[in-house]
Amino acid sequence: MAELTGVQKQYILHWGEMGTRWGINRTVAQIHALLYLSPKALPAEVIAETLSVARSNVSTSIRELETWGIVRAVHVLGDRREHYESMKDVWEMFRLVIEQRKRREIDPTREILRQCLADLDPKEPGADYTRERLAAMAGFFEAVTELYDQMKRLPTGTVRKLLRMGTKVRKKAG
Amino acid sequence: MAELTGVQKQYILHWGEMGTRWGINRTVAQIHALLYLSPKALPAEVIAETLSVARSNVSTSIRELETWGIVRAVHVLGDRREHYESMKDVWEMFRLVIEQRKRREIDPTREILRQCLADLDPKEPGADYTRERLAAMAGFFEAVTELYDQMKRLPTGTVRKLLRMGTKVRKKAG
DNA sequence: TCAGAAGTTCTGTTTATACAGAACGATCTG
DNA sequence: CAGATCGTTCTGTATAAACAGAACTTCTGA
Repeated sequence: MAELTGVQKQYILHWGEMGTRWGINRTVAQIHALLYLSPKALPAEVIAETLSVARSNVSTSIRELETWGIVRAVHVLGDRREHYESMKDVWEMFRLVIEQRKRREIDPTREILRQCLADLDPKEPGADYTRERLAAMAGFFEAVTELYDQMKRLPTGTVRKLLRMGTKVRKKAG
Repeated sequence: MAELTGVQKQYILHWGEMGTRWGINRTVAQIHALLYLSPKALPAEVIAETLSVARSNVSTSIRELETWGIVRAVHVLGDRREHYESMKDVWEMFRLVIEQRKRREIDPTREILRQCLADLDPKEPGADYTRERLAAMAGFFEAVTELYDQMKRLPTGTVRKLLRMGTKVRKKAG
């Protein structure tokens, strides 16, 4: 994995761009892409060289990926350096990311909406309209949370299976 | 809607922050929040004053919201100015945003993955492993697309209803 | 046709973030 | 224990995005 093939480069660059569009640092996303494609764990130095970024940058980026829980350090016999590897189960990876983004963004938003509804002063002009709008938005976020919880209940792989079933049925019917 | 109440301010500020976390410009998100809460359409000038941003900023932000399809200009009798109003149906709003983000980000990613798989040179060392990983990722994106398509087929409101049913059943069983 | 109001586009500045490189600290080896 | 290696943290710089204000265009009514 010292030198990248054209295909690997393309994937890594695209992944980096996608990251930026979803509020994830480009280098973080690129490192993840590199580790995801790598058959073996890589030390920080190799990552830095391969992607042409500073070691310090790799250090902080790796830490972020570790907090997401999708990259971890492993040790190689006879090597002092930490080697980093990415989780390979794509579904589990996204599950982890979604779970945490829900916790960091959806949950606080629900909280704010509840707070706003509680703080609404009925004597304020237009309070009824504001309440109506806030309640609609709150309802949406509650529903999303509900959907998320129900998905979470399903055993691993069930979503995939349901999806495949749906596809077959549609193909048969179509 | 000239002066904001505390609750309105809180909602608008939070919405702006959430926007930035998902790759949406803060001002754009704030303007949307303001229009969403507003019982009547507002001219650019009022928006600028209420949020303390430049008119030019409002102009470009409104344009972006219009391309998302969640804000539109309306005309008020006896007033030359354009007045802007937000869509109020929360589900439909998110549907529009998701549809477009899928088109702008998911679809191109699927395309890149297909391209990468096609470009893979089997003679390259480690090509098998790379193929395996790319295929797994591609499979995930295909499944997401599939899920999206099936959701799209359902008539409006069905997701909501299914969700409510699920909730009832769970509450009964719990 | 001219004043001014509304809206857009352009330009320069500001700001936040990403990043490199240096400095530091810790750990291992000979 | 000295030197080297590895990783983290700190500091200043670079960069890209957001933004304000000016300049410009278009429209309208007197």
